[in-house]
This record gives sequence, structure tokens and C-alpha cells, in this order.
Amino acid sequence: MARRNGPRFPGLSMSKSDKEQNHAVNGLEPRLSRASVGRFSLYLRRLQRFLREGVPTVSSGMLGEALGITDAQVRKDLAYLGNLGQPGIGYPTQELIDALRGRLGINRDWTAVVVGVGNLSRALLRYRGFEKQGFRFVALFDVDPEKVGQQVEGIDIYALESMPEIVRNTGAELGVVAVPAEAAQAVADALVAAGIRGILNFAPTALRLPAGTSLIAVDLAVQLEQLAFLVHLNQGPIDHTSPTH
Amino acid sequence: MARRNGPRFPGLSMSKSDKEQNHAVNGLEPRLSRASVGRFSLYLRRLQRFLREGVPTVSSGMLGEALGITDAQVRKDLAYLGNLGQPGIGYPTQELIDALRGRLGINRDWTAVVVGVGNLSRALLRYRGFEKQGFRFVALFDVDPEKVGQQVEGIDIYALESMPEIVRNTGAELGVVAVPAEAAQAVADALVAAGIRGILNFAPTALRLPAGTSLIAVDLAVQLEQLAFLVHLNQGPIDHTSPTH
DNA sequence: GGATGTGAACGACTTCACAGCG
DNA sequence: CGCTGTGAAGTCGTTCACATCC
Repeated sequence: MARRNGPRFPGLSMSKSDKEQNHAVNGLEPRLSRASVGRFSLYLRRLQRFLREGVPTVSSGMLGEALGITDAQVRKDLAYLGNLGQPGIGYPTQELIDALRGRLGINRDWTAVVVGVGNLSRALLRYRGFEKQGFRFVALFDVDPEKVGQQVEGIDIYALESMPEIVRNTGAELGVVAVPAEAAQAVADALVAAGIRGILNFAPTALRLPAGTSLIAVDLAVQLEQLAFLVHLNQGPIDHTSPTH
Repeated sequence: MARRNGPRFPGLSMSKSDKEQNHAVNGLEPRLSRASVGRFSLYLRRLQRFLREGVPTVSSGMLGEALGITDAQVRKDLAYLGNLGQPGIGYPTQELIDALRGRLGINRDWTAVVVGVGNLSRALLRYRGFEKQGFRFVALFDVDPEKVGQQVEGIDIYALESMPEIVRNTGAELGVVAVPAEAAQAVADALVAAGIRGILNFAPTALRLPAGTSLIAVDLAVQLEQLAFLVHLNQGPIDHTSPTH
């Protein structure tokens, strides 16, 4: 996953100097690590499932067990949310969910647009889980004039030219880039120019964005390569009798 | 049993006892870090592009610049490949590529199967970049009897029941799970039983695999949530410090 | 000069271990 | 008793700075 070294994430990294100031007065609490944030979404989804299953309180052990994370790690992470846990009992599921949603910034709705109408976009749009988390796709864009004017999953497809207008009208903040690598940078630039605040990039290329625009990159080919590498390691030089669990 | 290192966010996750792993893994001297491996695929793709563009040697600065990584970091990573760099000159592009491919284990062909024929699978199969890296999809599986017997991108769709046979016959080593969350664990178990060595999971759920089977998880919904979180953070103190480029 | 390779400093992340509370 | 919260220790990863070589 591409990582830009330019922009720091405000509120994420903290210097030693903050160390003394343990108790945050409001908003920004102790130190929120990037790694913890990476797990928050996982906690959230699992907790919602626990809730559906009628589990009123969860322990760090249960959560960790379900996600393949140590209990200590879970407690450290959840401590960032304030003192929600009750010794001897655990964490109230619903309260934890609310706190996580607040911390992740998804206790509100987000509107997003998608550029590039292909199979990947269709897969994304068809996954109804987004709506439950407050994400709403409001417009699609494609270069192909044939596609413009049509709909996918009930969402209109527009020409790239109308991007500034549509983004302004819908107030969309997030943009998904699902176009070939060659077109990706231009599309990203257009999204930024149109006022988009964050980009989820599926094109197999590194994007350059101005500071102030957030970026998450998902490179499917890279994932497969890494899997091959892991398998390569697992069966190569290791000739031990691995205790299968 | 208690799980150790769980999946990092867009996870690089290995079901293997980690404690002694670092020693066991390398027949090659320097300690190979997990983080470096995560960047190897990125280096590889960029280098191949440099080669196409006729660049015979690259410096750590060039590579880093192109990928948003510091030059020191690039040198540290590439040092794991041996001493390929020439002071004052840089790294020979072709040699670096070869070394990376060898290290990643993709200087050979990999065969893979995909379970779940939907839009996501189609998107994967359509991306021709895999073949260039030596990945070949040899079979698709789906529960839907309507789909069985048909083809996608020239690849046959089989019933789940024939998985053991097909996997054995094709010698497939990698499996892609692109089914709904509810079915994912069962599918994964079937893949493992059929002899698959590594799984790329797109279902929004955590899979449990026996040691010896590698796992990479890509959760699209989580990615969007994390993007929202980054934007959420950026919202407040917008930093215009770094020069836009 | 220009670039590599690398120990050492630094910082981030995880695990340990245990006090303390319900 | 079970479970949280948290310093402290340990591990991992990145950056710095500079000797070194072409």
C-alpha cells in the first residue's frame, strides 16, 4: 500500500513531549496510533455482529479471539476510546460501537462518487454493507459515452466533464478511482479539483495528491504477489514438522 | 488457541508460529522484515516500468521519489537482496528486477483458482497484469448451478464439489475467496482440504486457517472506512505545508 | 561528485505483567 | 474470581549520518 511521506496525520502521531500530558481534556485523548486505527473498523464490524447475536457485553479476550489479536492489544486499542470497560465484566457492546463510530468519524453519513464503471465498481456498488455504515454512492463517472446516461444499481453515470458540477451539487467528499493505471492520475487530479477530500485508489499505480487530500490505495495485483511470497516462504527453506493447530 | 500477530489492516497475515519464525525463514543471511516485503512488489512494478522507459540504472532516490518512500528506506530494503548497488551509479534495473522476482518467489509460475463468480472475480480475471507476473487462473467455482459449465474470460466454472479433483489436477496453489461473508469460512476450509496453500480473502470476515496455509485479507469496506477516518482527521487542521506536486 | 551500505539513534507498535476494581 | 487499564520491557521498523567506493 502506497504511503506518502509528506503529509503527517494530525492527531495520529504524537511526540514524546505529549507523554506527560496523560489525560486529555476533550477530543484528543492519549495517543492514537495509526496501527490502532487500522483495527478499529475490524472491531466495529465484529461488535455489530456480536450485538446482532444478542451479546450485551464483550471482553477483550472474546474480541481478540474472534479477530486473531491478543487481548492486551485489544485493551490498549480500546483504551483510546476512554474508560468504557468494567473490570470483571467487559465492555458494553452498544456503547463500544457508538464510541468507535464516533472516533472513526462515521457517526455521520458520507457521500462518495466512483470513477470508472467496470466490474470492480459494480462489485463495490452491489455490496450493500456500505449503506449500513453510512456510506452512500451518489454518482458514477466514465469516459465511455455509451455508458453515460445509464445507471448501475440505480446510480446515474455521468461524463467526466460534469464532475465539478456533480460533486458540488451532491457535496460528495470521497472518490473511488477504478480506472486503468494510465488514467488514474488524471482522474485523481480531476477529483481533487472538483473538491473531493479523500480518494480510494484501485489503480495499480502510485498517486500523487496535494496535502489535505487523503489517500488509501488498494492494489489487487500486489496482494496476490504478497500471497505468493508468503506461500513461497512457507514451503521453501522451512523443512520443519509444523504443528498444525 | 490464543492467536498471536493478527492481520495488519489490509492485512499481511501469516498463520504460523512467529516466535522463531525469523530464524527459520531465511536460508539467506539478512533478517528480512515483513515491512520490506510489503514494498517489494511496489518496487518491482515501478522498476519494470523504468525498464520499459529505457532506464538502465536507478538510484534509491529515483525509486523512492516515484513511490513516496525515503531514499534511505529504499536502500535498506534493497540491501536484503545483496549488494547490487554501485556507489555513484545506482542499481542496474534489470538485475534488480531479477533479484526481486527471485526473492518474492515469482520467478516461477503460480496457478490459482477463484471461488465465487461475481463482479469482483470478473474484475480480477479481466486484469491482464497478472499473467505478466506469472499468475494463471485455472478454474472458477460457484454454488450457482446456472453458472457451472459456463466460462468467464475463457476459464471454466465448476461446482464446489469438484474442487478437490480440479485442484489436484491443476496443481493450483493459490485460492481467491470472493463469496459472501457467510460462506467464506466454509469455502476456505474446502480450499485448504483440497490442498490450496494460500488464500486471498475478499469476504468481509476474519478467516481461521490452519498453520501452514498463508492468508492475505482485503476488506473493501474497511478501506472505505479508513479513508473516511483520514478525511475526518484532515478536516480540522488542514495543513498546506508541503509543496503540492 | 554522487550514490551505496550500514551502525546507531530514534520512534512506533506489541507483549508482559500486575495492580486494582467490581 | 475475572477482567480492565497501564507502566515497563521488548520487538520491530524508519531515519540519520557518515564512511566508503566508483
